[in-house]
Amino acid sequence: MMLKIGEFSKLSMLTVKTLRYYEKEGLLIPAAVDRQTGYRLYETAQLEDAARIKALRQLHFSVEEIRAHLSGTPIREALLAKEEELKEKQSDISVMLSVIRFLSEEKEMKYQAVLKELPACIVYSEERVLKNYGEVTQLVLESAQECLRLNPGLECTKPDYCFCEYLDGEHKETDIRARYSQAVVRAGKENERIRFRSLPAGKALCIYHKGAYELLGEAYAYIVNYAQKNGYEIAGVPRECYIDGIWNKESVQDWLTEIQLPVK
Amino acid sequence: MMLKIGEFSKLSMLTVKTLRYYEKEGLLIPAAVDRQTGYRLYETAQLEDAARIKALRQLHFSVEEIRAHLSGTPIREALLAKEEELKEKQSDISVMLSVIRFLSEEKEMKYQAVLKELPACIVYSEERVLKNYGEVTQLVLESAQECLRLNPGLECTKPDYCFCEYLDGEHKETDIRARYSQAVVRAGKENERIRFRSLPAGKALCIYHKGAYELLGEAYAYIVNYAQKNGYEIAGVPRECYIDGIWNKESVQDWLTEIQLPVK
DNA sequence: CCTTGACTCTCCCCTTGGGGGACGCTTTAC
DNA sequence: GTAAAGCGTCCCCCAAGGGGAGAGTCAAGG
Repeated sequence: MMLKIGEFSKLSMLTVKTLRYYEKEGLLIPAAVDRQTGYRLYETAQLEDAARIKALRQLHFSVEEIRAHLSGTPIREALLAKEEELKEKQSDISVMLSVIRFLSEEKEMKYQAVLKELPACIVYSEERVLKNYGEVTQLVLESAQECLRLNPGLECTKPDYCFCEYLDGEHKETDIRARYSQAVVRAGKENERIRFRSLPAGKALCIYHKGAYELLGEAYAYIVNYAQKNGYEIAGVPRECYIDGIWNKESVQDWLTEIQLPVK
Repeated sequence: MMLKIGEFSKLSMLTVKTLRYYEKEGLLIPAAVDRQTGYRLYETAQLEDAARIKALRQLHFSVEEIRAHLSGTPIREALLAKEEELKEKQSDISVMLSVIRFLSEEKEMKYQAVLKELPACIVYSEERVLKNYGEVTQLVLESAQECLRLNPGLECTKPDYCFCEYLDGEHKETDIRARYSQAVVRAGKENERIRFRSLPAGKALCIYHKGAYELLGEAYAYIVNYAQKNGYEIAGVPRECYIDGIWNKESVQDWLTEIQLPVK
């Protein structure tokens, strides 16, 4: 009692296309092929094999994994690995759902938070206590001067990557501990002001802020809130990265700054 | 200050390939193209667009959905739809994880439970109270005889689909209410024994049982346990479908029966 | 005997979101 | 001057089949 592919398809609930594909992939070879017509002929006993394959596919095992299993590889470890994989997928989806619900509650969607993988880099840094935020400009300029004086010909990365961090745990309007950093291609000489650091690669939640620096507070508040509400673990102080500013854009509206909040 | 694709790639954390692909798909068109060299030139302001796209991609929006959003389609409904989609995915994964843990606890993996979509069909049925399970054979044979006597030339489906259901809520060894059904291409005349029914399409958990009918109880126990442990809602009594049996296989070991448990 | 419709065969192109690589032209650095 | 990146286009590749073309096969009806 041999079954033609259409009949076997109905019994196994696999499409004809799928059965032909599984034959090509070596998962389920028809018991016989009619010499004359080339018709595939299946036995009812093969329904069991079809069910096994279908069961594994329903658990999102790939054709290759199933082939390995059918060739005798035990399935225990495959099950464990698949469990890990699915758990990871599930937690990814949890984050996405959380983000979607977070976004749904917003009115204007001013910011687009993005998870970026920051590459490792080498920076020089200068740390200073500022009287007010206006002094950041001085810090930036004087750090660059001092570093170049100390290391003539030192090259910055291209494109530029430079940022400020505010090292106080809280927001302050005066006596602000700030650190300016700029990425360079290799380390150089240090002194009591300039230090070189190797920043490790890592993930960061990033948003862009467009416009004057006075409004940056909003962006900071947003990204920290975003991280907390969506289950990210904050792994450092935010970096305030200067992209467009007074040095290349006339209009304050065109200034562009990125806030990068390191997370795990 | 225009950026070449490589620089823009580093700032946006999108690969060069991806940027070229997004241009082709109309998501992110470079602000300018050098007439001489064909080099793409991006503006820093486009980093915002890149971030928006990247954010949506991280929420698993497709390129087409993002394109719709960028062309002005509001994103609210898209967010809601995506939330539903992700919730569904998550519950699918929950079931898979449950099944994997269920399987991991087993020793021999004798059965492969598969979720099948059963198509709608028309059957004739006869119901009867049996003294014992051995009388099933009589029920099958006599129902077929009676139905054909009543409806000469009535066609059964190809391939055959026939099954028994045991209608008592509990397991019994005597006075068993059983119903035999066989799929036909269209309904016919009825009498006090033979009734025609239209079975709706629906999902069912299915396993194959190989061998003598005495051991079918094990398969029943397995499939019901499987359904309960993995969160399926049972939607009817199991169907015992006869595929191979005494009518076409000599050896009892080759008899093949499928148990189909309707679920939602 | 012919036809018609339902199956089946093989072969080829299509899907998503890019990745890899070949080959040729520019730009940049030493 | 030259070598190494960087950039351009063009083509093929992935997973798991789906869709369809063109041709052969089978069973039933007229």
